[in-house]
Amino acid sequence: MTLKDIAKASGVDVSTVSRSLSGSYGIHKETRERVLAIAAQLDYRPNRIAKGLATGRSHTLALIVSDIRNPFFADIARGAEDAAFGANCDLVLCNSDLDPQKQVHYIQSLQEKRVDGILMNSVGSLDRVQQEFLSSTGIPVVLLNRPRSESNFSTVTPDNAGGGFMAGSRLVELGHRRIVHLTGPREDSNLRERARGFLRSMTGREDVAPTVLHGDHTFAGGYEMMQAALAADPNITAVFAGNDVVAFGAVRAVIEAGLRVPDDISIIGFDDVDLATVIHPPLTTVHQPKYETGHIAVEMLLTMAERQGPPIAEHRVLEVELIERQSCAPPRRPA
Amino acid sequence: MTLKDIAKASGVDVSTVSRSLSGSYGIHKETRERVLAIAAQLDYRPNRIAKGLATGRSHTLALIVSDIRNPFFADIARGAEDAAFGANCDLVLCNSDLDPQKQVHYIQSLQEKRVDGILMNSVGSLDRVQQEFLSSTGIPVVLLNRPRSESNFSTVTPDNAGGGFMAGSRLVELGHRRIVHLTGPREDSNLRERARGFLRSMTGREDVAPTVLHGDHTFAGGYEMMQAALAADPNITAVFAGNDVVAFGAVRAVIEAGLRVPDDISIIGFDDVDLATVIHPPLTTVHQPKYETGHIAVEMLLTMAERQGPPIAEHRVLEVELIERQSCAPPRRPA
DNA sequence: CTGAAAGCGCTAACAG
DNA sequence: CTGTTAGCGCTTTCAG
Repeated sequence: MTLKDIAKASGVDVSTVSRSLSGSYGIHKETRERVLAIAAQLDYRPNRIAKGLATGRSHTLALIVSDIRNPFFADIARGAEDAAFGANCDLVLCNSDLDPQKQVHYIQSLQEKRVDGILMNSVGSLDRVQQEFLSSTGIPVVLLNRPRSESNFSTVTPDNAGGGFMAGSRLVELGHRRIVHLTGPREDSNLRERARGFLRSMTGREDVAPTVLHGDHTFAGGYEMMQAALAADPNITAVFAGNDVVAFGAVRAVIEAGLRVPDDISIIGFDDVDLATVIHPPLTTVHQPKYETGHIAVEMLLTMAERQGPPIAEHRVLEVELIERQSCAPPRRPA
Repeated sequence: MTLKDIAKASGVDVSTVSRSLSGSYGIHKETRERVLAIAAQLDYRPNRIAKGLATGRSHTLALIVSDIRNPFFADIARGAEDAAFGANCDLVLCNSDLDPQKQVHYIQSLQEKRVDGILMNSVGSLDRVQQEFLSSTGIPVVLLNRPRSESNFSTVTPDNAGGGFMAGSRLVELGHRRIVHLTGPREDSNLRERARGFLRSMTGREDVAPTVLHGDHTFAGGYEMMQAALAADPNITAVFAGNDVVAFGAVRAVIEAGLRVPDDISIIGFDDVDLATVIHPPLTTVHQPKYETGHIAVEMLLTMAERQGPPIAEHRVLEVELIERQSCAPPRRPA
C-alpha cells in the first residue's frame, strides 16, 4: 500500500496524493476529500522511513542513560517518552553503563539513523575528542549535568547546591554537629554541587564538624561508606547521602551496626525516588522533579531541532524541595 | 558525506563502493582497501534510513510496556536493550499505561516505521479487532503473558503456576493454615496461573483455609487488600502476594496495624525486584528471571524477523525459584 | 490546482 | 571484478 497505489485508485498523480495527505495548500477541496476517502478505505499507512529519507527528519529522539534499572532514570525516561509521544516522535533507549566505548558506539549509530536529538545523562566519561565528535555531529544534545569543559550542549539539572544547602541546614537545625556526607565520584558535577551547598550551610559554625566521603554511588557504595564512617568516628549523628540509593545502603549499614534510624543516626537523601516512601523508616530526602526533567529535556530537544543553524545552549535549573519523612530527628547523644 | 562522494573521491562507481563497504564478494582486494581507506579518511557514515528504505529492514525493535517506572519492566527493558544492542538494533520505548488507544497508536506508528519486531507486556486490554489488526501487520510479536484467545503471537513467561505452588507449599510447610493470596485483575493470565499453583499446593489439605483477594496490582492495592484481609479475618498468619510491589503494600499495612513481619504475619512475594532486599525485613519471594526474559524475547523477535513467511508462534516458559529471606516464619499463634 | 520529473542515499539485479 | 540501471516510497520544485 503506497502512495502510488492510492494514486492509481483515485486517478490522480502521486504528488497530488502526497499533497492531499499532508494537507498542503493548493488542492481542490473535492480532490482532497476523494483522495482521503480512498486512502482511508485502502487503509493506507505512510512509510515513515521513506518520508524520513525525503525530508531529512527522522522524528526519532534518543535517550542515553547509564542504566534504565536505576529508578531515577526510569522516571526521566517516562517523562521524556511522554513528551516525545506528544510530539509524535519516538524515543530509542540506550544503556551506556557510562562506558565510553558504548557511548561512542551509540552516538555513531544514532547519527547514522539521523535522530533529531539526544538526551544523555552525562558526557562525564567521554574524553575531549569524543565530546568534540558528538558536538560535531550537529545533533541537538541535552545533558542532565554540566560537563566540566565548556560546550554547546544544553542542560537541565536540579538545583543541586540549593538542595545540598537545605539538607545541611535541616540537620544543623535539628542539633546535629557531627555530620557526614556520603557521595560519589568527584567528576560528577551534580554531586559536586550538592556537596558544595551542604558545606556552605555550615560555614562559619565552628561547632559543626562536617566530613565528606567519596565512594560508589550505589546501594553497596552507601553501605560501605557508612561502615567506614562509623568506624572512623562512632560519634556521628547524621548523614546526608548524595542520593536515595546511597541513603538506603547507609540505612542498612546503620541497622546492621545495631543502631537505629533516626534514633541514633539521622539520614537524609536526595532524589525522592518511589522507594523512599516504601522503606522503613520512610526517608527524609530532597525531592527533585525527575519526570519533569525528562519532559522538559525533550521539549528543549524538539525546539532545538526545529531551529536551523548552530544550536544555542540553554541551561534550565529545576527547583528542589526538602521532603520531611521519618529518617531524621534531633540527636540523642550529646554532640 | 554519501556513497557518491566517496565514489567520486576514489574514482569508482557507487555500487562498487557499496559492495566494498558491505564486504560482499566479487571485489578486488585492492579496490576494496582503497575505497575503505578513503571512506575512513572522509569519515563516512552510512545513512541507515536510506539503507532501510532500500532493504526493507529497519533494524529497530520496539518495547511496549505499561510503565517503565515499574522496576519489573525496567529489568525487562535492560535485558531487551542489551540483546538489541548486541544485534546492532535499536529499541524504541513505549509506555502504554495499558490504554488500548495508546497501544493502537503505538502499533500503527511502529508499523509506519517498519520496525522489525515488537515486544509487548500484554495485549490483555486490546479487543478482538485490535488484536486482529496487530496480527495483520505481519510484524513479529512476543508477549510477556498468554493472551486469552488463541493467537499466533509468541510468548515468554515465567513458570507462574510453579511459582505459586512453591509459595503456597512453603507457607503450609511452615505451619500456616489461614493463608490469603493478594492478587490483581482476573484477566491477567500470569496472575491467574500464580493463583492456580498456589491453590493447588493445598488441595486435599482440609486444615488449610486459603482465600484469594483481587485488587489493584500496585503498592496501594496491596496496602488496601491487606487491610481488608485483616478486617475480614484477624487470624490470618500468612499472605502470598501476586508480586513484590503488592507485598510491599501489604507489609506497610501490617506494620500500621501494629503487627510485625514475620512474627505475626508471614509475607511472600513474586518477582524478586531489587527492592526486595532493601526493605525491612528483606522479602522472601519467588524469583523470576526478568533480565533474561527481555533478552530472550528480543532474540526470539530477531529470529522471527529473519525468517520469511508467516510467523510461527513459540512459547518459552522460564524457571522460577523461591528465595528465602526474612519475611516468613512459622506462625506464632496456634492456627 | 495538478501533473511531470528529479532526487533523498542506498541496494540489487543485470550486463559487460 | 565493476559499471549501468532500476528502484525503495515519499517530497518538492517546476511547469502547465
